Amino acid sequence: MTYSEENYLKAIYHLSLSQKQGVSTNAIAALIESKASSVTDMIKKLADKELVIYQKYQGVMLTDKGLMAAKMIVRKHRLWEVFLVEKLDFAWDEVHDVAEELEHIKSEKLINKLDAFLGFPTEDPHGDPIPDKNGNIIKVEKQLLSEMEIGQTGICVGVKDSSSSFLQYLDKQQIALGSKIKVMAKESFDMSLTIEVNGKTMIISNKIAGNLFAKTVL
Amino acid sequence: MTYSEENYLKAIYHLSLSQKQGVSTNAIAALIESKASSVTDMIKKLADKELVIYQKYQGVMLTDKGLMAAKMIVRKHRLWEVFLVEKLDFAWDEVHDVAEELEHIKSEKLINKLDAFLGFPTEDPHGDPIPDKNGNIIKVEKQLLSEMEIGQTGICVGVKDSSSSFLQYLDKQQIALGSKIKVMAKESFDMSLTIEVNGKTMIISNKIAGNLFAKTVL
DNA sequence: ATAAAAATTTAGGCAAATCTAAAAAATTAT
DNA sequence: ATAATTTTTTAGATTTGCCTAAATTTTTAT
Repeated sequence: MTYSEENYLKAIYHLSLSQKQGVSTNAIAALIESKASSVTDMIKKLADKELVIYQKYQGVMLTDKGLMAAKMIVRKHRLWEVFLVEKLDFAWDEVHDVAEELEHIKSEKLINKLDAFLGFPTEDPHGDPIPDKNGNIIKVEKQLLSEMEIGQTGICVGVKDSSSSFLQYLDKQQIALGSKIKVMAKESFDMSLTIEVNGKTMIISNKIAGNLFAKTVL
Repeated sequence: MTYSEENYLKAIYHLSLSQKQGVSTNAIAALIESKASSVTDMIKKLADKELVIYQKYQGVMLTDKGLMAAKMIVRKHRLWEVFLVEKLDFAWDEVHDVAEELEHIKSEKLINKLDAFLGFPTEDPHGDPIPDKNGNIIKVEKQLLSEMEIGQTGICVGVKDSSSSFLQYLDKQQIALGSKIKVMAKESFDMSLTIEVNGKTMIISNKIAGNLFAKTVL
């Protein structure tokens, strides 16, 4: 499998998580930052290899084989992110691009030994799940902070947006995975939230709250 | 710099270590397992980028810029090998192919943090020197076992051939980096050596002795 | 010194992955 | 229902890295 094929599979995988239907050519092109015509070409190749099911004009879906391949790429990406943060002291906003390269290294032995070295982590530094060697994913019930009720308390367990600017904002506000957050009030005009974190009270916009995952605690 | 350009630079670097002259097209083709015509193409591209000096029919030499680039690739390769052996418990005969891929990951931060994580090693698992971040290499005086005098004792500090079959042979004979080896006798007919390692006496062929580096001790 | 052999380069082509522009199909809006 | 818009595909071109085969240069041997 080529570098490029792997990137397409991964893109289709990510897009198919938030959709029941086939994934559209344009959506793939947008995510991968290429052109629709390039996507059509590649999709045909993936279909020939039985990694996706493709019917002209109908979008594309992963086969079982394609799904497993995609999960293995995601597995590698996220394990390398854990390595970079836990072992090499990278900040959580610095790991994405490097992991984007590391995920293409082809060695099952390597990734399984890395997994063991890291202690078989189940989540990456952004709270996203790491598929195990068989492709199994532990699903954690979590909700967006923007969907929590006033008075509820949650533990921050992930981010939806893992862009550098968002992650650096969180660092600045001293919000990290594991932080306990209590929703104190919600402004109905702009849906901004008043929250309490680390004993401090602060106001966050609806956009921020819509990109933070929390696990509700009593 | 592309993956392929990096492989050419590395090949030219390795070949130029054992030669004062320019490196020949055919030598590169043989090492890289490609054709002379492909090498000519790539050499022209490297010359355009001022990584090598090239005159038709005269072979090729690295520029300062090319030399540094090559050393950085070798640095990455060897640091990753240390990582694989020291941290992930790979055997020394299993690391080459994986490191061949890892050496192309583009992140100075990554490699310098990896270097620190590993404790700034100066040699890889085969005894080859690891260039530091400035390209400096610590040269260790060492000689081939085949060149040692009868009665001399040495510490094994490296291998010339790092093929899997040779390394596995050494494992089987319990010869490793750090082993103390005393040359007891040399057979003039075939230049085979009688040596003493770990208290055991054994006979090794001239071919074996010609691929083992030792540092003489009193 | 010149012929034969070896090494190197050039010329022309191929496959992968991408692109632009045009054509075709599907969707939407009137 | 049909026209306008959007999406998708096709056609044809480009770039990179590689190849084979032929031409050229260099080296070796007589």
